[in-house]
Amino acid sequence: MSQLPKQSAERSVPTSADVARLAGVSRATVSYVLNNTAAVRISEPTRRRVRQAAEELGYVPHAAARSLRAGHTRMVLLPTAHAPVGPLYHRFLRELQWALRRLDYTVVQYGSLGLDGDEAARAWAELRPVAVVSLGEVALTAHGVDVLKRSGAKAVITLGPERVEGAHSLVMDQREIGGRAIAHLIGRGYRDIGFLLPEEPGLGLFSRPRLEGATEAALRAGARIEPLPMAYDEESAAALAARWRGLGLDAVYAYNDEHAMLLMRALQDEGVEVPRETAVIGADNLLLGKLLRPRLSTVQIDLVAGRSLAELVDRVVRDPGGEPERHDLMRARVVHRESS
Amino acid sequence: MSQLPKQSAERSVPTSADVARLAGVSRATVSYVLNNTAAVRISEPTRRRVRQAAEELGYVPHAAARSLRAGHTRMVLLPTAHAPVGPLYHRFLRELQWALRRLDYTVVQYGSLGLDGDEAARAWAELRPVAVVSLGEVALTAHGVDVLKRSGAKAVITLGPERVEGAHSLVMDQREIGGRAIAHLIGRGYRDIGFLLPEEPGLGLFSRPRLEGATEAALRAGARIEPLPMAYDEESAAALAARWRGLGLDAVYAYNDEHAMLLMRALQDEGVEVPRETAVIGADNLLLGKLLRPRLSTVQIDLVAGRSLAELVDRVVRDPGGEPERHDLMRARVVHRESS
DNA sequence: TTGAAAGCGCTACCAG
DNA sequence: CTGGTAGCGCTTTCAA
Repeated sequence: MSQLPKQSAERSVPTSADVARLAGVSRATVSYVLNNTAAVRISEPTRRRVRQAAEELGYVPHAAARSLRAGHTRMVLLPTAHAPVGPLYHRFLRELQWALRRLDYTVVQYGSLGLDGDEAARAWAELRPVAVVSLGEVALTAHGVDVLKRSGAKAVITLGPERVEGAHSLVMDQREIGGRAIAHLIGRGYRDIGFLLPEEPGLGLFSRPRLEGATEAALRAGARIEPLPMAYDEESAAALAARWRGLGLDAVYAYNDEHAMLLMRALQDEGVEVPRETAVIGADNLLLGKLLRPRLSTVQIDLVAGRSLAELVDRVVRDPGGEPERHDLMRARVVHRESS
Repeated sequence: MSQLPKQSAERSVPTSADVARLAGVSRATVSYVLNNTAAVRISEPTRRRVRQAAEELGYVPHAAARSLRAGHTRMVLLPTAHAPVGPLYHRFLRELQWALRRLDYTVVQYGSLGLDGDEAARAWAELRPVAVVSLGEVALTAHGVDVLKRSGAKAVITLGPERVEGAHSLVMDQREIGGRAIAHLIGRGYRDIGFLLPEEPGLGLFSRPRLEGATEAALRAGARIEPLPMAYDEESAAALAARWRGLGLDAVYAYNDEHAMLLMRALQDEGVEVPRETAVIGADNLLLGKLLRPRLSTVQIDLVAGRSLAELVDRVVRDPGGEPERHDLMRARVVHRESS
């Protein structure tokens, strides 16, 4: 007030006090009007003046101030994936966000690239989210969960291959995927089975449990599982294909459809016939599998609907004491086509 | 204090005052110690006591309170994509986040699914981000930009096909992609060229400018461009392929490699030979293009490094008055293989 | 029907 | 070297 603004751009952001001043009312009244507070009656002319003033100033409430006052937020924090994720996962995430928004939560994805589990948990806790839904990208520890809970998070939900102590863990058992694929191959008479293990580090969380499941299934049937590390590029695939015949395998589970496509092409270029010499099965049931020749057998993965997870989040937020619920998060079944 | 806590879980979240009490110092001292404030000297024993107390209570600072006090945040808000995005985009986003974090920003992705441009801008403004980097998923208007700026955002940067008034727009000219593809086909002697237009709504922002660019290139050379709407599924592709010969086309640009693969398969199933009867070119230079037979020609798109965009964000935040800089955000070049 | 004022958690100024 | 304290923007009692 005492001196003229240096810049037009320097004008400070309007607060509810500014709105009150312009409308000629108190800040309390502004709050009542803009929040449609039911417990109090404000005359229509006053309401109009307030809204008008807010509009004129371009007033936008300050979320931090509001939640500071309220003592809690409606923020649900979703740690962002590091690894490239497929369309399945993408759709699930979109559904989840949409459903949470409908339940009046503010959904925020927080990239925690380069932070370890406990650092990440601390960073998240600073934002005081009311819920955290961790989809397995960050290895949340019992300690991390505790930090979040102590910072006021009502719900800490993890989806992943393993339980996390203290969290409301929904175990997404990736072992089933590997198990189904191998059982299918065994059922069709294959006995020496390769397991394509992607070398990308971010995928370990998914591929290792699948390998476990595969190994168990093979063990039960007396079949052999051979882990085959391979990077997602042509050279690596070609190198693997070149030594293929020496491996003595009659089938391979290729982690997912994209890896399967890569390997299948390399095998074909090497003159290995699919499925006569070697059967191939992928996972994820991507469209591309149907376009390949031979058409690619695959493991179809059905994720829980984002909507029902959103409802679970809401339930846990409202009653944090409730018993952890068991959920079937994932269902896997084989789609048999021509490659196996 | 007056009554015993109802639940062990009900214990409230520790504040810096709690830490101060436990350490036997003032809140100011706690703040100095935990923030390593250089301007003030605190004795080593005191520091230790404070840190010890903070540790013991599991104290985590309250970001909202801090930024309220500070009058600004270090939050960079990235609106989340609605449409399924390719690996290119994913990598770019990851790089950008990583680089911003290194510059000490808190990066947050905010899904604005189902909000229009102005609603979204308001929702973002409530969080008082210091910068917003909109990658074209939400149609930000001049008004939306104004709302953000008035709420204190120093940098509003849009990457997209079109300039946005008031924002620091980096025009990512998707027309070049369509243009290059068509120029390539024309250079190889094709004159009647289809333009595969994906029907997914989220892709319109990308496909329309590409069509424009394609049309311009065709016009210059006296070639014909035929827009061909197609959904990303087998039925739609088969339907298009079934009427292919009636269209009188000798080449087609298929939006991206995945659509190209889908269409190429449908054409082959219909007995249309590629490239003899119809040449095909995609875009994005995905690995799968190299695996197809014939190998797929494509438009390789080089996005600006996430790192340099992060540096731009930082520069604009520090000097919001600076002149908008021109940037080459994207470079496109044709990779010729066998399908064209 | 409206206004005054307290206080959420934090930091930075100014005293001691 | 440390503590008291004002105040960021907001909501919500309580009083007028």
